Amino acid sequence: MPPREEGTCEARVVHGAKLAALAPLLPNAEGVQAAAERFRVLGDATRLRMLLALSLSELCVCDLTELLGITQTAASQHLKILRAYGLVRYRKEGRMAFYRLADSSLLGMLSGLRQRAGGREVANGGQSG
Amino acid sequence: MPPREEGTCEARVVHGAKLAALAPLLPNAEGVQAAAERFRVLGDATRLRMLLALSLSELCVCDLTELLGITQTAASQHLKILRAYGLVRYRKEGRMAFYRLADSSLLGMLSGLRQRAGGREVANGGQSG
DNA sequence: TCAATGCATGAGCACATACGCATACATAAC
DNA sequence: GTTATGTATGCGTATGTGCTCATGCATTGA
Repeated sequence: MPPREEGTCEARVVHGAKLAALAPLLPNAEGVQAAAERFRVLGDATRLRMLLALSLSELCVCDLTELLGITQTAASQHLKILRAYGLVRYRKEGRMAFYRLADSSLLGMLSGLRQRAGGREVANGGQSG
Repeated sequence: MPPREEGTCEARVVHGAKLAALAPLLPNAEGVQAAAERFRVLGDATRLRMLLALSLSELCVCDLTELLGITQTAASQHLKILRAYGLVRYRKEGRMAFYRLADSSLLGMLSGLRQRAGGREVANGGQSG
């Protein structure tokens, strides 16, 4: 009969051994934080649509602005975030900046998402033209 | 020489065809929104640590509270979100609620994350004790 | 019945964030 | 040089979010 720990939850006694075994199996805080931040970057619909578009083709900011129906400011700010997390790269050509995916590991996820989330009615198949 | 579209970005003319081809390949807004929301749920370090812990063992709220060093309220609120998105399930046993992963498709991602993000110094291997 | 315990929920607050506006910067055209 | 265009960046604001505190609910045990 172990003495109750100072806390209130009696389960600490019941599950104490399990917790002690689990704790060292969890990644350290920084690793989880980094992974969570990466997920959070993907957790915005506008950014996700940007990445989906860039998974299909290199595009300039103007293209993204029009394709996604957002303002140029919004596009530029989201691209800044995607750059900061190393998800996109860009090259400048004159006044224009052409962005493309930097992380090829995203390609699989994005193409899977395109298929699961549904590329509009493209599955239509054989049109007469 | 096509007439300039009403907008200001000349690239619309240059890349117009490309954009027209790309648009139908992108998932509809709802699909992307749903995917983004799912990413956003994973985009919180506390929730991600919860899922990592639950990927190793079924745990009650009290266990999670202690294991992650958070308050019971915080744990409960995060679990509510994870429930709402169908990521965890739970069973009640007396006063306690035992949570476990509901989405087995997360298991692969989480175990991969545990290894990449580093399960503390478990890789230590043979300790003398 | 009453108190204790485990969990859930609502209110309030501090902070983050996504957006629009204005503007700055860089390049191109004149 | 000036002007126009494509992009980037401060700033303010509205909204979202994660936390704490207080409280409610359900179950257990006396």
